[in-house]
Amino acid sequence: MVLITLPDGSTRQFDGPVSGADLAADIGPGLAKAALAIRINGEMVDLATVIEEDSNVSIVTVKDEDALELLRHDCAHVLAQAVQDLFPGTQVTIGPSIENGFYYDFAREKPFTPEDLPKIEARMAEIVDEDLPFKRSVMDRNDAITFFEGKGEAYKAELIQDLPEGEEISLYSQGDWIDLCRGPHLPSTGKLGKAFKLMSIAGAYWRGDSRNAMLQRIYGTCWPDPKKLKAYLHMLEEAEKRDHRRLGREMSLFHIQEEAAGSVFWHPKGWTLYRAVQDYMRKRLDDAGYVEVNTPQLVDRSLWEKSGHWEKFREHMFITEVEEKLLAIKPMNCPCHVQIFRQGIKSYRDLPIRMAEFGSCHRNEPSGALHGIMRVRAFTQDDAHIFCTEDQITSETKIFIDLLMSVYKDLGFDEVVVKFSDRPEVRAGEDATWDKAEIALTEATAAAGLETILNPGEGAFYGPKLEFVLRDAIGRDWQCGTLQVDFVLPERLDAAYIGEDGEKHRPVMLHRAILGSFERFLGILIENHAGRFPLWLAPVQAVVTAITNDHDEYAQKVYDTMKAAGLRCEIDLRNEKINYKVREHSHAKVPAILVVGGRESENNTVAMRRLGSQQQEVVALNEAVAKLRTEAAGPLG
RNA sequence: GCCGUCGUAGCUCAGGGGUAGAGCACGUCAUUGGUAAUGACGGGGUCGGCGGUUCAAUUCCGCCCGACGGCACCA
Repeated sequence: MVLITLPDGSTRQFDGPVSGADLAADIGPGLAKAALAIRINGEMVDLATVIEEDSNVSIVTVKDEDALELLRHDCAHVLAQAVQDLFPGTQVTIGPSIENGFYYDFAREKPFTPEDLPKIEARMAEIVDEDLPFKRSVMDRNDAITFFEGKGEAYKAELIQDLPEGEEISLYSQGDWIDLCRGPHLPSTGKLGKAFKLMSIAGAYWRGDSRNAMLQRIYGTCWPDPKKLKAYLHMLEEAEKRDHRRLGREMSLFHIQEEAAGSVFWHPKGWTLYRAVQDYMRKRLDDAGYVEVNTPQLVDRSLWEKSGHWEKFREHMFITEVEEKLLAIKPMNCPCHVQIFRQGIKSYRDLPIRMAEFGSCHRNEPSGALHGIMRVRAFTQDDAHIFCTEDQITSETKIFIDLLMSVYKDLGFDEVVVKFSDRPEVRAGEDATWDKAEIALTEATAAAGLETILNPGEGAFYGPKLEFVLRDAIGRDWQCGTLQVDFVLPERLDAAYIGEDGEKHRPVMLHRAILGSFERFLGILIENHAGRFPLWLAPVQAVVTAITNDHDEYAQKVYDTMKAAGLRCEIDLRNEKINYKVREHSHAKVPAILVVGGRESENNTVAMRRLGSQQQEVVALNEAVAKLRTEAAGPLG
């Protein structure tokens, strides 16, 4: 007797062991058809799995979130079969489901070409039409190794080799194609449907290690139905439209050119945006008790040796020679900030010192890592170092987190995830010190009411860190802020303060950034707003234009009034139709268009049209200016 | 750095062994039009760079640079 409890609490009794498929059929023919897998006591297994004991069982259908993962994993298998059918001699390796799809890594002498993808897709569709059942079988570990080696599948054999001795190896077959796989799978390839698409080809190192061979990866996307596939492809198109590189060009914010790969040429409009963010940050830091400094770009090797950068970071540093001395362009600001701290004698009464710099840094990033303005070689951090006592770590962290959250909110980001990285295996400092630092950070995040995700062993060698990840308007995650506790650098660079006891003590340094780098953050900001910035950030806040040239004089008066009120305004007196001008300035994403004609000039009004609206509002000039001015003041009022 | 793709006008792209083409943008002229494209005409290119093959290369081949999609990296 087997007693099965369903999710709604109802039970069904069977005379003996029963398969998932039989159970579904017993419940109803509709469900039998829709069933893709079952979950026994929470664990997802094949529909064909025989339930031997009394269990809680649920039937997984396409409506189930987890079904998507099955679907995508199956799609990867079908891809692998199609590839091996079409390209004999290609070895299979791994093919997991990932967000929005799946990939499969193949070992093959000759890389795939984009033209191969449609052919592979066509073969995949045939395999789906064949409706081949996925069949699970098990094999002894050694037999499995021999089996895959015999097939010339060296990578699979290596994977099995690494599984523990005595482990049962499961294999799945579809038709005469067979693969090592933990499962579970759908009942048959026909259940997969055809809402999939191969997206791209890429190189990927075997086991993610750059010392290993490079495999050929094929990425695909897969959905329960064609409608969802279409929606996903549409979302990709929309994301492309807000790509900061595209908007940067279209809106003339910045450009990058060959001769300065990895560095940004900021155009007037982009620089205006940059300054708006920088001015805002400067004000926030000032209010939060920071002092602002500025430190050298070129610093002698000896300082980098003392700080440890010469040893640990040299390959990322740009080094130059001047009069037989080696100088490095600073990749970080911290050693320089310690130099300022070291000037004069510091008392415990001076702490904490919150030293900020919009620090321009250069790092020699690998060419393949460069990406628009998001990953560059020359960038400016909103960097600061808080020199404090160990006792102040918790309170300073709490204050910092509150500041950071408030800044993100002002800039349009409400969702923030915090990662906590604790001690790595290779580290400097005593365990007792690490205990103290980790506890201090934990307490601070708790006091700030934050939940954190633990990133075990991912801390810096000198101390634990918090990483702040924000989610943008279309659900993408970006790591921006950070806070790192550092006991090592003050020691290496001999920073000290005089304590209450009259003795010298080491301060702790908190390395912290909110935006991370301006370049990267502005890239995120552009994409988050899709270029349609709130008025306080918009490079051009308003354009004044006239219906005909007869009203140019009044338009000029409106423009002058706007300028005098401190608004970033442009005037468009071109001899063009109003439709044309409205269209053009709307495309340029200007938040406010002020149109004036005979009626407006007579009444001292403007017809104001806000971006995104199809209508305009006629208001008194002084009223319009006052309104825009308030809005342009931004979150700081 | 590694694998792949790409590089033609300001932008988006077509073309192809015999010194290049479209749309938009730009300029000139006409037009003065009430809220998302007025019309006509015109200017504009060392076809990413350097070599090679060829009577002839933007086109074919090689190397280099850069961008893009990934991988690795993000200290």
